[in-house]
Amino acid sequence: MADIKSSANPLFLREEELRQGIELLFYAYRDFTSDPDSILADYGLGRAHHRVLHFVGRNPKISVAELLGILRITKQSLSRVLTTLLEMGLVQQRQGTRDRRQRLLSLTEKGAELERRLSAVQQARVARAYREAGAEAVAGYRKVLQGLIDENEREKILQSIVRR
Amino acid sequence: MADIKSSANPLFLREEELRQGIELLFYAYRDFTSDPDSILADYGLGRAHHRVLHFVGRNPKISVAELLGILRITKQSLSRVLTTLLEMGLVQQRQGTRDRRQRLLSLTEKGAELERRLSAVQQARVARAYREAGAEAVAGYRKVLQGLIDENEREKILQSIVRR
DNA sequence: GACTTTATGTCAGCCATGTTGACATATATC
DNA sequence: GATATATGTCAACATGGCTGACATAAAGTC
Repeated sequence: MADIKSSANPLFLREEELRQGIELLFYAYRDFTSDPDSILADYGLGRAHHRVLHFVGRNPKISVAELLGILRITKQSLSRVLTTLLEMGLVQQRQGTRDRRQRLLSLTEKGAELERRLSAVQQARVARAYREAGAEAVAGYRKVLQGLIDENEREKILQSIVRR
Repeated sequence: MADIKSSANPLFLREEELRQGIELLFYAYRDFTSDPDSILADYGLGRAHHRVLHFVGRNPKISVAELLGILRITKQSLSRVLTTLLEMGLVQQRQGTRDRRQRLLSLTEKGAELERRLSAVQQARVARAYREAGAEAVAGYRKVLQGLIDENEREKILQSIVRR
């Protein structure tokens, strides 16, 4: 076991490198999510609401099922936050035309406004990091993050991100 | 407002780029945290326990205050998960020598074993992403993640990651 | 040596957000 | 007409954040 950690062993360096990549992701995500929280608190909303606002904003007329697929939570969990957002007039739903069982979700103007406020602070942080790191680094950042996504879903997700 | 979204406006591209960077981070983190969850479930543990195992593993003899600083949670929240880990014999505490009020935390052999299991799956995912993306991309990934961390804490965190 | 600050713990209760299971309804599809 | 699908709802529970209040032991200060 001590052998594995010996600095003569290339595996040690490799493991350290991976650990660093993991911790960086933890810290970056921790701070990245902290910005919108204070804004959300003013509305009595949480991160779950933010995620819904974000993905509904990005995907107007998204169905409940699609949204569930993105968020990977149960419909009961989604229902709770969605009900709040509907009651607050931040999200609106319309019956699907092709399939009238579907409830297609979109942001209201008020919802879009809040979403923009939330995006703004998050984008500011990302913009700063991009600026400091440079275009080449940004390409690498994206490449690695893509590789971290589950392989079987990656294609679908990338399309949903880049399309539009 | 419509002007801002016109494709003639360079800000549009920029905003799209930022949005993509944000969504990639969301998806990557979502999947990145999913791996250890099934292992943890076997022990009746959750992500909060994982975070403690990770940072105690990385920082043997860490004090409670230091750990609180990393995790950014309250002592009451930490207390809950820490008590469980102590009772399960995964973490041990020893009185500080310089300051006997401190309880310095370390993993037990059993705790280290579990931590390795959890690390392993997470490292496997990161290793795959690194391999696919290449060394240059990895450097960019790290650079951008560093830039996402709160500026006032960045130096301290980077030292704690790279040191050792 | 008394006083204050610090590191830590504990009890109690609240809230947000995830889960499962069971059942209901409307619509689409074969 | 029977079955499958999209969605909703009720109820109960678990995890992991939070605040507030109070306790204790040790360290540091005058």
